[in-house]
Amino acid sequence: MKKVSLKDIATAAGVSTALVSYVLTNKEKEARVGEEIAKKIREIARKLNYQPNYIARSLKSGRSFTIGLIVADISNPFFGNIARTIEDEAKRNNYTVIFGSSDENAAKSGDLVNVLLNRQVDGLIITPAEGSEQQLRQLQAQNIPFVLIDRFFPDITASHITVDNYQGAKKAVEHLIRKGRQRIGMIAYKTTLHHISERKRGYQEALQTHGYSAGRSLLKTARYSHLKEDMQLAIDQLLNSRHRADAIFFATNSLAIEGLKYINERGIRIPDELAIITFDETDALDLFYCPVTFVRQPIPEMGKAAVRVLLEQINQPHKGIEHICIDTTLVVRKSCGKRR
Amino acid sequence: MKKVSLKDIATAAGVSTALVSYVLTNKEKEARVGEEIAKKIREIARKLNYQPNYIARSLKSGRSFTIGLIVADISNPFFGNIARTIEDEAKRNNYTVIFGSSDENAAKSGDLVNVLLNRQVDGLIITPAEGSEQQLRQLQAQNIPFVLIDRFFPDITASHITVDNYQGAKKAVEHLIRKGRQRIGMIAYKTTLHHISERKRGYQEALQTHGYSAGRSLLKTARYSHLKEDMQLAIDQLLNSRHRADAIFFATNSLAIEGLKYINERGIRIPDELAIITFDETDALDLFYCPVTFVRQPIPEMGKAAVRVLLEQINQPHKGIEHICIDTTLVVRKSCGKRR
DNA sequence: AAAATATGCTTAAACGTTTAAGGATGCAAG
DNA sequence: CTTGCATCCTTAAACGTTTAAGCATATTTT
Repeated sequence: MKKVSLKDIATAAGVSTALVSYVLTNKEKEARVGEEIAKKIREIARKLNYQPNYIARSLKSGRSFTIGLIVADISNPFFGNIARTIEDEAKRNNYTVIFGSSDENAAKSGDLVNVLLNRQVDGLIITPAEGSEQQLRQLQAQNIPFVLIDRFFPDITASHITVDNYQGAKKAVEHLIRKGRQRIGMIAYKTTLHHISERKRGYQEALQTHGYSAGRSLLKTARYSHLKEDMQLAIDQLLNSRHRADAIFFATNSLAIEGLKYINERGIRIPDELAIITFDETDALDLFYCPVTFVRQPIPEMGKAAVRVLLEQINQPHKGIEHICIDTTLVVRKSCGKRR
Repeated sequence: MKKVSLKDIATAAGVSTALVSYVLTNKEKEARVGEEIAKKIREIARKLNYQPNYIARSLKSGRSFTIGLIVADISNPFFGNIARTIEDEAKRNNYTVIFGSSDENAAKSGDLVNVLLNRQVDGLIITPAEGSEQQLRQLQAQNIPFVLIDRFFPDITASHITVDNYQGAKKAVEHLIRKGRQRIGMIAYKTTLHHISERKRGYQEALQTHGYSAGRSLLKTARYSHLKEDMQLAIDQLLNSRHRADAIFFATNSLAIEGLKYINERGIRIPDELAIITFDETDALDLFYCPVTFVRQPIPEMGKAAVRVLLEQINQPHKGIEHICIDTTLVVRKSCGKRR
């Protein structure tokens, strides 16, 4: 049961493959195809259940109608949701999506980029890993369209979609301040990635603006690769000091989840002993005995924007880059307690 | 900056493209290429940073080295994890993965199958939606290699990877029985899908074997599409009856999460008032104030098996189908309480 | 010395499309 | 009755590979 090709249709209709191609790609007008024969060709195509061979089409056109997506880890619901909206949106535009997970590792990410480019993707949507600047510059040198999502590098002039991480973090901390928390800690990843830096900056500026001493730092970091140990250490440091923290702001959902696991283990009561606030939502935070207040990133908007910007870049190479910054919303639950 | 092709290398080396192809695909032996010239060709290829065009290769070979993956919803961590292992494993075998989410909807799933086939995937890994039997039969008729994962249809003879859902459910219920629970309810999806049926069967047989009256049923169902409302109703029915349930077995993680949200809302205390057990793990269950006992599906094993079986089927079309059934493990936490 | 075989390379077709260029026919205008 | 111009269709090349077949030349076998 071989696949039906243009040639099969052409033979059946007694015409050349060219004519069939013109008709089936709706170029009858330009190619001045007769109405009768066009109808006949369509008829036969339908009858034989013709499905175009995208591979052949791609080879000829130099375009694959495929997008490459590189996320840190597709099994993390944050990225899963991004992937979901990107795939949906791509499909709406007749694109398919190939994906890979970089594990926040620049080398892996580089491998993935190469694999995807060999598959002739028309463009890439990337959550870049720390230290992947060089790769991106190479992409630029090769004129490969790409869009960064979730983070970017300030000194690389490329299109990107992010949320306003600075404002988001500030909102979070100010919420804690309004709730009367005195010693507000933050736990972030140990990384120079811009989105995390911005969240740190938002945290620090919020404290300063409201006259909190930025003296002895309550900003702790954990390594992505040693999350568990570093997290326990960070929390221990925050809670065992003489000036024990009475609130913790987690920079991402994965940090919050790991942190709360340990906080549970230590039997610390939220929100009485400790207020909690985090970036990103996830079921786990809903289900926590004290539902966690969080900064929401509008993932569907981000995903749609990423696809839109990428396709624009593919179709209008000289359009110039685009920086999209979307606002976050603070979703108040119970983990920061009442005013006191 | 055009891409480097075989022809460019051939020109640079002063030979034909055929020779270059032979060398770069390591067919020097069969093609009896001279050592000198082979070395030279390799040298030039490296210098020009040649990257083969997979599209062209695919067109010629009729193989795309691409797998299509259809899951219910990539943003669900269960499927995200499946996708993750499948992608990793595929990459190890020089395959890439295109994916799509069916939302448990047969029509969407059918669309996806068509899209992926048009992209000339070499095979498919599918979590089939309810009512998609016809699609699968069509795939069989077209001789498209595919492997089902997570579920299958007993009356369709196709390769599949599942866990032993029957035993898993039985283990879960027997655990509840050992803990002395008397009125054990179950909440599952309203579906005829086999994995869910098997879990229901495990539940029922466990009860029967241990002499529980299967009289008035404590097995409730919820629609995937109306999860929230149906879940609340189910739980209300289980808990408001005169013979109030003292344990609930959830058939999947999404059911457990939705269920626990409502249980929290109603302020029911786990495990004292109600024991909880579920299929599948997720962060949310870890983080619950009373960590939830669950039946673990070995996702990495499943993913790897799926890729292995699919590639076998692609490479040895007459190998015959394979049914892989993997054991689950019961992971005991605290949500079923102590013996009483 | 002729025939057979080995060696090292090229030619050319093929995969399924797309599309510029061209050819054949009919018809109106000169 | 030519010329010009639509109209409708075909030819053929191209995209970047792979690979069977062929063609010299050199070497071995008989």
